[in-house]
Amino acid sequence: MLAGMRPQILVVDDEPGVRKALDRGLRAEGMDVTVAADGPTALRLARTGSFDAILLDIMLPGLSGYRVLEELRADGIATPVLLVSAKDGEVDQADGLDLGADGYVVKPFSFVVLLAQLRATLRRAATGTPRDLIRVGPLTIDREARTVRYDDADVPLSPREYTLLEVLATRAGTVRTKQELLNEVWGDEWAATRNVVEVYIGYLRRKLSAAGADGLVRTVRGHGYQLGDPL
Amino acid sequence: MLAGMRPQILVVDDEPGVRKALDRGLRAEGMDVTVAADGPTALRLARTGSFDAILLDIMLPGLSGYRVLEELRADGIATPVLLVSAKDGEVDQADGLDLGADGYVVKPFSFVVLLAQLRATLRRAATGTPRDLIRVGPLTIDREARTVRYDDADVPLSPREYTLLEVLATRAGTVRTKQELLNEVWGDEWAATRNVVEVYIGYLRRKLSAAGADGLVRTVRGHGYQLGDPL
DNA sequence: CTGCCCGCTGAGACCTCCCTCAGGTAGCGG
DNA sequence: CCGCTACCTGAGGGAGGTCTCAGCGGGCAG
Repeated sequence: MLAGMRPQILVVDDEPGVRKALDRGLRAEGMDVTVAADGPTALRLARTGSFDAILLDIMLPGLSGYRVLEELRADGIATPVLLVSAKDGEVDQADGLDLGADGYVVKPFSFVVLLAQLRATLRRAATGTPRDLIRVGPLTIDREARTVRYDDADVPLSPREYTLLEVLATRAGTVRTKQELLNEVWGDEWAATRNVVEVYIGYLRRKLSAAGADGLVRTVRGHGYQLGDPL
Repeated sequence: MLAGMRPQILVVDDEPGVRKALDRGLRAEGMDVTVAADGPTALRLARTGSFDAILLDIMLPGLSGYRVLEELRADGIATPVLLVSAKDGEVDQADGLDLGADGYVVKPFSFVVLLAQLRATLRRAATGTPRDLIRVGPLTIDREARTVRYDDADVPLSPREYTLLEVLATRAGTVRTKQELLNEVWGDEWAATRNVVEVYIGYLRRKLSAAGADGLVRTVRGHGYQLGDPL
């Protein structure tokens, strides 16, 4: 997409209501929209390669969004794709990100959320900036979306929990003292009890464990905490 | 800043503790740091133009951060500047954004928040992307930071309130129906009472009014709501 | 082995945010 | 001027997030 040009968006969804809403909304935002209602049509249109981004519903008649994405990537079409899934549970069939998706939106979505994701995707594609991801083993942290995945399962974290994990992850394998964590997560001029770090480490462990990640956060007695294996 | 090179950061603060913390933290993130403790020194260093970004405290001995910024811009130095202010009230002396600042951080800040802002600033500078701002008269909406300012005063909004305002602002001057607002802010498949829009319009008006902005959100009886003057 | 200290965790207070409901108010048509 | 309807708003409940505190338990030094 060149600066100043209207982005070309392909919207693929089998529900006419959703198509219409997206069509109107995106046009009002200055984008050009083409719609498709089923997988084969989407594939045919997408193969022309003339789109800046594709909004792709997963539940499609004929050919699932996953298959469409797979075929596209197999053909070498690198157009950014935002997967739209009806419910959370739908994603676990395959890892969309590994298939080459550039983002997820979960229905029912608010239009502005989708728009923000779409803008970010277009911006990244235009400037060639990669996603700002931190990987620690099977743990993936998306710094832009502030989300965490473990083995393709979402790990829902509160803002504080997320920040703590991100700080631990930025130097995975090294020991961080509680004082450091207090400074970096809770802010500098902070006089609170040090126990709050222990409490949030506990919260983090519980949620990571619920996602299948045990033993990720280690205690180094007398020193602090450490994410993942030592360097 | 070229890809792969270590960003050069100038840190200006009169408190040795803050300087040390930022120095260590930013180095650990792979950046090269130069520190300065007062305005004249900062100005001298910054004039060399060899920095990718400047973290500039406002309260400085000798020469305030505002003056440093002003002088720099007057000299044609376009290095991105992140202003660091001790308290909220400090900002109202002048409009940092109009002076050419690229962002604000309010003390006491958590390091990760500052780091995120700094990364975003470096990224924008590297790619030439401008800030994603919406202006409606004296109202400024920062889509990236999801913050709102009215006449240089922060307007603190909850996420819902912010989203509602953003949606109204994206097509300021046009009337948006409650159904549209429900769809775009609350999500598509939503069966809730329409009254929630009225309630949140009320919240918005109260907070905008507290910031000095009265009459910004108009009711168009029987049709919907409208931000700012008709087109 | 024993005692101390560090870390862990359950309970709970407090706050903000989100939404609902019911009653009040104001504009507008007749 | 009356009444209807749309809109506004105060009150309140529920949920989640943040932080404190106190008591428990386990590792480690002596």
